[in-house]
Amino acid sequence: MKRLLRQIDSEISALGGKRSRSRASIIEVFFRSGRHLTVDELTSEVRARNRDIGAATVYRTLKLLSRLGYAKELDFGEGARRYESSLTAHHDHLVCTGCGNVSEFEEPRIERLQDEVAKKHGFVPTMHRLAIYGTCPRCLSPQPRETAE
Amino acid sequence: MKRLLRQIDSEISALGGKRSRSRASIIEVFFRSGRHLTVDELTSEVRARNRDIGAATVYRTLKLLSRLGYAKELDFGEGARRYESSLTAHHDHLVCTGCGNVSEFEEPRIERLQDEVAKKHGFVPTMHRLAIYGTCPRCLSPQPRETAE
DNA sequence: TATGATATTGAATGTCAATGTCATGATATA
DNA sequence: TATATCATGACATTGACATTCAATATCATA
Ligand SMILES: [Mn+2]
Ligand SMILES: [Mn+2]
Ligand SMILES: [Zn+2]
Ligand SMILES: [Zn+2]
Repeated sequence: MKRLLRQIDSEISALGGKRSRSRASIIEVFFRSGRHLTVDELTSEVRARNRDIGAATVYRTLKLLSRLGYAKELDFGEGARRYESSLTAHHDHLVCTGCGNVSEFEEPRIERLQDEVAKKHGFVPTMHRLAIYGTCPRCLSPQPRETAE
Repeated sequence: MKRLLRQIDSEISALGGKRSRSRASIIEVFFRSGRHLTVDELTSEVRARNRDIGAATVYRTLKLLSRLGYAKELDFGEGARRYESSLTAHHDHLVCTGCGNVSEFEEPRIERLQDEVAKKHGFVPTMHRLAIYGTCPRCLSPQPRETAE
């Protein structure tokens, strides 16, 4: 984590950038969360630690991480995009339309078939997006609700 | 085509709607095109025939077709969504990042593997989105340019 | 440490696709 | 044709995201 932060900082300064407290805070919270966050969600979590960090800076920092290859932009068609760490291996997503939770899977056979399909169409693939939408296990067997009474 | 228009009209009036000249025009141009159109693109094509059809009506008509199951909303992350006829069988898409062209493919083995993945995760799938991005054959072997001189 | 060049900040504003509002026009039914 | 109600097109509004800008933070150099 500290190591990651230092590495990112050095890449930034190699590109003529300077380090900043706000950005460090945003980056740390982002990687610590390990989730698939919207900018709004991340902004809230960051502000819980440092009240006066602006949303624009969160947007800028995620764009920066994405340019440097440390984050990936995701779009599940929710109206706001999400970001995830790109430090993990490639994977695709299961999106629960009930609770909004996003989980991950790897399926090499699907990856292979995609290449095959592309080749068959004379197409040179550079990336793909695959998301499966549905209901997650937790939403399928609803817990006995904690009633407030 | 005429048949399709009549069927849609009857569904609309069954739901308490009325027929309209603008809407008929939009629907006809949409299904005739057979492509994956943004609202802007469709609006242009419609306006070439009928100068004074408003963009709002095109938005409304596509939403309506989508509610009735005659059109599908697509989102390739371009900033504007596209619509396609849903009269064809289910398929996924190849999107050329060079020329923007969208082509289609069916791959039952991928469909099957998706169900398998979902099941493995205790997930009940309702839909999926798969798009492969890359360079299409036409963009790979660029034609000798027609120079103007 | 003090200086100055320059990158970064947060707030405000701009942009753009999509949706909402509303007065007017079109359509169905008797 | 009268009446009710739906649909239209112009325009305003929304919401995510990008950009602008004056103030501030960072950093190499003296
Ligand atoms: Mn993920
Ligand atoms: Mn298609
Ligand atoms: Zn769920
Ligand atoms: Zn192409």
